[in-house]
Amino acid sequence: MTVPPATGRRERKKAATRQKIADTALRLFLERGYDAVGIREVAAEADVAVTTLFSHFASKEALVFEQDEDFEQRLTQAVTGRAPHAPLIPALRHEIEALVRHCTAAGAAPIWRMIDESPALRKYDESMRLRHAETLAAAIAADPELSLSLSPTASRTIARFVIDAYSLAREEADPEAALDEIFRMIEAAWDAAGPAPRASGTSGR
Amino acid sequence: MTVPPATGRRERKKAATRQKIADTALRLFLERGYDAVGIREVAAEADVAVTTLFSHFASKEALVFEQDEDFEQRLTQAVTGRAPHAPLIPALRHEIEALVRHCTAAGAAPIWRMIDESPALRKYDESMRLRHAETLAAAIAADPELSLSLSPTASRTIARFVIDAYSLAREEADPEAALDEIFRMIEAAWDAAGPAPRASGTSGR
DNA sequence: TCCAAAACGCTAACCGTTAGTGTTACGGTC
DNA sequence: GACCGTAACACTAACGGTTAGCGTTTTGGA
Repeated sequence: MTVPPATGRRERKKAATRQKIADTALRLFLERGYDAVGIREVAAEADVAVTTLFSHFASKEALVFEQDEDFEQRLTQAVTGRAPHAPLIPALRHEIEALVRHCTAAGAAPIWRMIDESPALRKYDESMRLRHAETLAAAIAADPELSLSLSPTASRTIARFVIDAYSLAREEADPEAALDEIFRMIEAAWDAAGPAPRASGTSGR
Repeated sequence: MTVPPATGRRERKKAATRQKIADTALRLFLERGYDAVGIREVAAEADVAVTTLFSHFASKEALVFEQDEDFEQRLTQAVTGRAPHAPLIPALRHEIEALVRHCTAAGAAPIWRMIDESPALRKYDESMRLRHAETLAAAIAADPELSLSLSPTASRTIARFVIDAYSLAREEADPEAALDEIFRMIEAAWDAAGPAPRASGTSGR
């Protein structure tokens, strides 16, 4: 329709500018520290105006979390794209495992150290996770197989727990073992939410 | 020692100044909106210098969450101050219930509406919760009764889940029913963490 | 009585971010 | 191939939160 796939000189130029800004920013941040590098400096080094930078990225922090939309999409697809009658939690666990491995890979270490050291980046990461949890909750609640036996509250709760698993495992010394432990707890919580949501009749859903 | 309890003209004056700043700020924020009121204006209205304001509060957002240290203390005390052999989860649930009631009380509604409408305040609230979760995790891990059967990872996980319960319930239409549902899931997660933490020997403790 | 610390104040700036206003380059259409 | 609407980009100037630097006053304790 009005969306030619992605070709066209304009789109390519725009993407190139965006990428150049992100690359420059990450390089400068890693070289000299996130707080020590100002926006004006990033823009100058990338050879764009400050306003151009902000037309590509909503904030300084967003320069670091360049590809967080992938994260969100992969999570929702782990829910909506799984095989019919496939259980939810193992599917989510599989996806979280991949994401944690991606974050704890050798090359990503300096980036996450930088994030941990900057309060602004930590806050950004946290509110990003909350957004992901809400998106995931919506995907779970929209699943026709699940919504029969799962209240909206339970959907939101499971989504939070799963995002917590990601965040907790990322910080543990042995992420694999941590995921094993945490997902055992999530499975139990899931079992408690599914079979008996209307056992003690406080309110219908 | 060098800490006279809390008497002394100086302490009283300091506390009074702090309170006057917080009260003035909250009044102005509620009257005209958080974003529409600047720090310079709050300081002028409270009759202090801007630098004085920032010597009492670390940020503009902190003006709104004036008493979050209470929150933290009450949570840790729910862990450390419970009767011997009293189960953890019900004690935490009792405390969370009280906190949720406090937040959803009639008088608090405008404040929370203001928070929901301001991205900066939401971010602050989120990172505050994460701090509370870490404090709570430390309190749980430090409990001699619990640490025997609970791994550090499980402590952190339970702490997160409990803070999630607070955050989720606060936003639900029926907070009491939501807490009921969420804590049923947390109890199940707890049972899964306690009895069999070293069942699959990935790492001994 | 006097001292050191702490609270308070002022000025001036830094930094992220945004309006306002143009200017250019491109894609689709005739 | 000429044309037009639009989106990317640029520049200036400002706003609001925050802090450094430095000086003044108050106060609790020696």
